This record gives sequence, structure tokens and C-alpha cells, in this order.
Amino acid sequence: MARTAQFSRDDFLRCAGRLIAERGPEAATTAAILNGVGAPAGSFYHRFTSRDLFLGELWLGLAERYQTEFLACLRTQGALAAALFTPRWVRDHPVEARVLLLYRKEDFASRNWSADFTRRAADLAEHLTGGLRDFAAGLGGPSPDETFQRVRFALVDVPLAAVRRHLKDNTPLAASVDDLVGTCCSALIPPA
Amino acid sequence: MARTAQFSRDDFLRCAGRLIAERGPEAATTAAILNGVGAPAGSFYHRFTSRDLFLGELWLGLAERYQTEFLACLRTQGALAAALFTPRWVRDHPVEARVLLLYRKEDFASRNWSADFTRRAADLAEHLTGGLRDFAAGLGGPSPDETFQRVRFALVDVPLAAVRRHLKDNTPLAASVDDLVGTCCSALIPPA
DNA sequence: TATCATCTAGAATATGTATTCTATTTCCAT
DNA sequence: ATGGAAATAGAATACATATTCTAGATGATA
Repeated sequence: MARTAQFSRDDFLRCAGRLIAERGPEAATTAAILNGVGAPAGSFYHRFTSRDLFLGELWLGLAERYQTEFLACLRTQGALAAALFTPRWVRDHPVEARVLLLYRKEDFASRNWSADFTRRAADLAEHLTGGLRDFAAGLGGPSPDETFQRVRFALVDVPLAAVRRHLKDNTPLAASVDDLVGTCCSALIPPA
Repeated sequence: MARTAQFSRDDFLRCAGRLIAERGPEAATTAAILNGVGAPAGSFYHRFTSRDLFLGELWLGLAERYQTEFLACLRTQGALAAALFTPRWVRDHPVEARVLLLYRKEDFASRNWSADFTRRAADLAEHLTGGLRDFAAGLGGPSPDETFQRVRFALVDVPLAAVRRHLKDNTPLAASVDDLVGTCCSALIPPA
């Protein structure tokens, strides 16, 4: 009933991911993507309404997968495991890690996102703070909000900082990174 | 012997800094800068050879000032003071902090830097690692390189991570940030 | 094998942005 | 006063990149 597709949405997404991992979001021009996939412009715009939404799809997909795993890890294995989740994820997904963790959301979201995408991004952020707040509440302490901020710093900000330098250099993640992250985590969230 | 200048290099640099602090490096288009200063294109290109070198000058200037103060603080006041230097600098220089610490060097340096600028950037990086290595050497310990990496993490990466979330939200830096940074610093570099 | 929705094809267009170019103005030293 | 260097002025140009547009190809189904 119709011509068979020669390219898939994933062909474009993967190619863009590779380009970004290697040379940054700027390098993922439509021309570079089309050239990498070997497709004409028509085939790209047949599948995606614009480059902005295309990049949004790439970013949201990665972020949703990463964050879901992270929150599951936090719930089932606790603070230290969650703090060490990010270095592990970087080792397991070197390309995705560079795309998702080395650049800023704004490099992908710049503007013109659909209501659906804006919603997905907001849900994502809300889901993360929700998970962290729940965990912080379980720890007790006098100020729930102070605890939340401390937990977020220990489990999100510090691990990301530890990992970014290596992502930037494109060097394998040293085992000592886990020590640094673990030391901070234990200091910030004393084990029971 | 010549017409008096209506604009200064600093007018352009300051305007670009303001634009970047408010809306990111992308917002500092030549058109936006010219419009902000109220100058014609000729006056800009009379002073700067290109936008790339112009942004480089802006970034290098800020980075050199920030880093010089940081290293002086480390030398004279030690690890904890150096770790707390960054939050203090952010409070004292809200605009400059967003330009320098919220974005990546690559957002400014992209390409086409002169040999002079490349050299200044390399010197800067070398100077920083030098200062950190010297300090780490003073701490002793079995592995100088491991100590160096730990010091760099405690005094550079962790403070930057602590500060970035607030820079992104453009919210004043809470005092609790200093506690988080201090806790990590003391755990990573036990006071003598 | 005729149909037709889907997909490929890529040239043409639109847009934003950096940069150049050719006057023209201004002011100080003579 | 005036010659000339430095600065302003802004229209014109160059360029990269995203997007549109029209035509044509393909292949499962009736």
C-alpha cells in the first residue's frame, strides 16, 4: 500500500547523537545529519517537523531513560548506590552520556518546543524533585527542605561534576571518581 | 589629530556581558551588541577583528581575573577558604559569574582564535593546575597525582557545581551552599 | 496489473548573522 | 583655516543553515 521506508527515525536520532557526542550540538546541523545518514532533506522532514523538535526528541528520550533508572536505583538501593549510579551509567553509555551530561538542556531545547515536549520536560523535572524529596523525607531531620537540597547536591550535582571533566576530555572514567563521589555522599548523607 | 571616540572597547564588552548574563551566549549577536551600545557595525569592527576574538577577549579577561584571585586565596588562606572562594565571588560579581561559570569555554572559544588567545588560555589552564599541584604537594600523602585530583575536585569542581544551579535559576546564592561546599571540602581534604 | 499512500529526491527558497566596503564626519596639530 | 588620521555610519555582501516545494519512485493491496 506504500513505498517501504529506506530510513528510520532512529537512523536520524542515532546519527545526530554520534555527531553531538563527537563534536557538540553545533555540529548536528541538518546538512551533517542528512549527510551522515545518506538521506535527502525530504526524508528527514517527512519524519520530523523541525530540527528543534528533532533535537528535543533526542534529548528527552535520553533524559527520561537516564532519570528513570536513577530514581529506581535510589528507591531500591539507597543514597550511596544512587550517587554512584551516574559514574556507572557513564561507563555503560559513553556516547549517550556525552550527549546528555556534557551539554545543557538549553542547547537542545532552545525554543519552539511543542506543548507536548514542554510538558514532558516539566514532568521529568517534577518527577526528579519528587523522588528526591521522598527520599529526603525518609531520612528525617529538622528541615525537610534543607535535607532535600543536601540530598540533591550529594546525588545529582556532585556526581555530575565528577563525571563531566572526563566526559570533556573523552577519557575513560577513572575508578577514583567513585571514591570522590562516595566520600562526598557519605559526608553529606551520613549512613544510618 | 583625529576624531574623538564615541564608544570604547569596554562599552561593547560590557554590553555583551550583560546580554550573555541575561540570555546566554547565543543572544550576543553582533546586531544585539550594536543595538545595545547604539553603535554602527563599523565602530565595532574598527575595534575588534571579529566576533570570535571579541568573545574570546571577554571570556579570557573574566577567567584571568577570577582565577588569579582564586589562586591567591588558596595560597594565603588554604583549602577551605579556596573552596568557599567561588560562592563568595558569585555573590560579589553576579553578572560576571553567569558569563564565566554558567557557560562553557567552548561557547566563547568556538574557533578562529588567534595564537595569542590560544596561548593565554593554555597559560591559564597550566597556571591553575600548577597552583593546585603545589598545594597538593604540600599536603603530602602517598600518591601526588591522586592528591592533586582530590584537591581539584574539592576546590574547583564541587564549588562550581554548588553554584551553578543558582546561577541557572538566577536566584541569590543561599548561605547553605557554603555548608555543602565546606562539608565536602573537609571530607575530601581533612584539616590538619 | 492498476492504484495510491508513502516515501525518496534534491533543487529552490528563506532567514539570520557576520563581515566588508565606501563614504562621511570629527577634531587636533600645524 | 586646513590637512589628515581616526572614528562613525549604515547599506551592501557573503555565507551558513533550516525549511519548503514539486516531482518522481516504490511496492503492498485490491
